[in-house]
Amino acid sequence: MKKLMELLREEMVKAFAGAGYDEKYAQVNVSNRPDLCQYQCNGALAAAKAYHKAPMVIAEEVVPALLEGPYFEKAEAVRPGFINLTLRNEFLADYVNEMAETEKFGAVQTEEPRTIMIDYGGPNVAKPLHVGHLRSAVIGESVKRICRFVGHKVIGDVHLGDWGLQMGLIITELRKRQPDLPYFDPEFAGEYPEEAPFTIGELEEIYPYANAFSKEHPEYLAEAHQATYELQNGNRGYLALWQHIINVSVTDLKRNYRNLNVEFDLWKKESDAQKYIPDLVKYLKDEGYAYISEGALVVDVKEETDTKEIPPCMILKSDGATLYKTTDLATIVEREKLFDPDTYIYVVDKRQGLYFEQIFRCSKKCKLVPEETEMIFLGFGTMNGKDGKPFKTRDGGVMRLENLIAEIKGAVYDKIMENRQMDESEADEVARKVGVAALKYGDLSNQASKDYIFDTERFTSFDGNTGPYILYTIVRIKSILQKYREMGGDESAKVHAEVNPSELALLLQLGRFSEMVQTAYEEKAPHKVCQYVYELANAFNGFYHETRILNEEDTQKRAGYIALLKVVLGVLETCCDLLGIETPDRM
RNA sequence: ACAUCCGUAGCUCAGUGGAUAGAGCAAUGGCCUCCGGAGCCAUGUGCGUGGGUUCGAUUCCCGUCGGAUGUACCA
Repeated sequence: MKKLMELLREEMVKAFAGAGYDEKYAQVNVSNRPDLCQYQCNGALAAAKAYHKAPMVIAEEVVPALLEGPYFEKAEAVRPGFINLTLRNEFLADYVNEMAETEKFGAVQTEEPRTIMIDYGGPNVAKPLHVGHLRSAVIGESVKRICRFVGHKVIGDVHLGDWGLQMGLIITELRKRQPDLPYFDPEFAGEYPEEAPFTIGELEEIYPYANAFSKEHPEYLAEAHQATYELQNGNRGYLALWQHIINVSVTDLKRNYRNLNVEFDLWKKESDAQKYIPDLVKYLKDEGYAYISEGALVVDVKEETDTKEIPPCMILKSDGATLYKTTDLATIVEREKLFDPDTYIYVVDKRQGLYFEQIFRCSKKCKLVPEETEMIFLGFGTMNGKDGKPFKTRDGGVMRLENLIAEIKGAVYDKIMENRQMDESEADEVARKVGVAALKYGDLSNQASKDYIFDTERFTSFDGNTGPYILYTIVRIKSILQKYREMGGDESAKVHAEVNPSELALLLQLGRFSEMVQTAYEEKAPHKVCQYVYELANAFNGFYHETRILNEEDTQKRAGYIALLKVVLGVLETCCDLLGIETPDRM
């Protein structure tokens, strides 16, 4: 199914070509003057110079052909050369009916499905998720869904941080506390216990403690370095412990992400990439890409067009140790081997922009990925508090994600209970869904690259451009449809073409769905989905208040309204799904 | 110091080389109280600033002011 805009453009191309003008001027846009028209074409203005004609003359030459076609009720040339377009209601209604019968409501599917590797989430084992992890998870999840929706093969990888000093610190602290565990007995040759010697709660306490302690005690830190070294070189007991740490952590992380309706296809870890490093380093040296500079092994990634100094991409430190970059490059090697992606998307804090620029350049220059591979850095801004500074707890600490969710869920719960009676378990589940919707929508409705201000009160409001408002609209429609079903009304009707103004506005908004999906995909911009879904919800509520639906006495007309409601509901729910927002049946 | 990004209404945010720059919240006045309360109408202020390109600039370019961020052995 073609985009509505595409149909209009094709018609416009015919008209421009027919009048002897290049079709590149036949661009159609949604009108920026809805009081005058629904769609518009500014091509005559642009063509005027090339053809040495007054724009108005060109516009007038194009218009007649438009009126002959099946789409336009009105097409008029207006000074200084705009072409104002109004659609036939029949055409619009047919289009929406076709949407209703088409998979994904007619959203354009890609003709060249790509394999897209999207790297988001980025949690570390043994450390609780905090607000810094929120944006990556929320934005990444939505981008993943949007890419998948238009027909690409998308692999979401959590890329777990499970390597490095943090593990050594935990092992060291564990040994201090429980020296008798078999993991610390070099003589032990039997099977290690299946049960981990700690809970997630203990683990989360151990790491910060050990980290702080090591900063005060150099000998402890040295011990941790030694433990890290031994772990990475195959100490059997440490490896078993490390596996316990991962298992316990991942179980907890999955639970947390599940609460947020975030789901990863892959749970790859930094450690998985380690085995590629020796060959990678050898390759970079042998091929002459890497050289020694100031004792470190580096690859130059400067380019002629740079306006600033781009530091070389460091592969090995001067002491021979690997860096995070080494692991990231090795991860790319692994991904090429296992998945051969056409596109990489990294959903990461925008402050890492330079870092990833180096990674991307190095990957291309050293041919770790093919030249045509697309590498996208999707940097997001900081979540700030009401004071405009990075979000903190009341006492100035880093807020755990769990606590943030609990806070927002609590606020929503109170609002729900003001007016509804629900049993405790349903209310709890509804509050979770609505709360997460408030949180996610508050985040996603901003451009990802910008910082934004987190405001519980605003995000959880049932008024305005918020998640709860969207969900409320959905729930309202569900309720009406449910009532209609109980009345035993006709469910096979189609959307009618005789429409009142608010109904027309609703049809027009529905007709833009496919266009919106494409833009959101191309720009990797979930906020476009938010903007659209908000406008759609608004258009519906406008219609709802002007139109008696279930009380309509003309059963034909009523059945037509119901058909329209079903499409609106479907599109609203689809948009929520693209945002990773779950929709309750009641609230 | 250099570089990147940002600066739009009182607040939070959209938006575009083109017609009168939009929402929400907040404010004021009025209406509605109906299928699920979270609607409707009206009123008010804005593209940081100075140039340039263009038929046309809030949008592109340059300067300037302000803010955020980043600049090889952290990630």
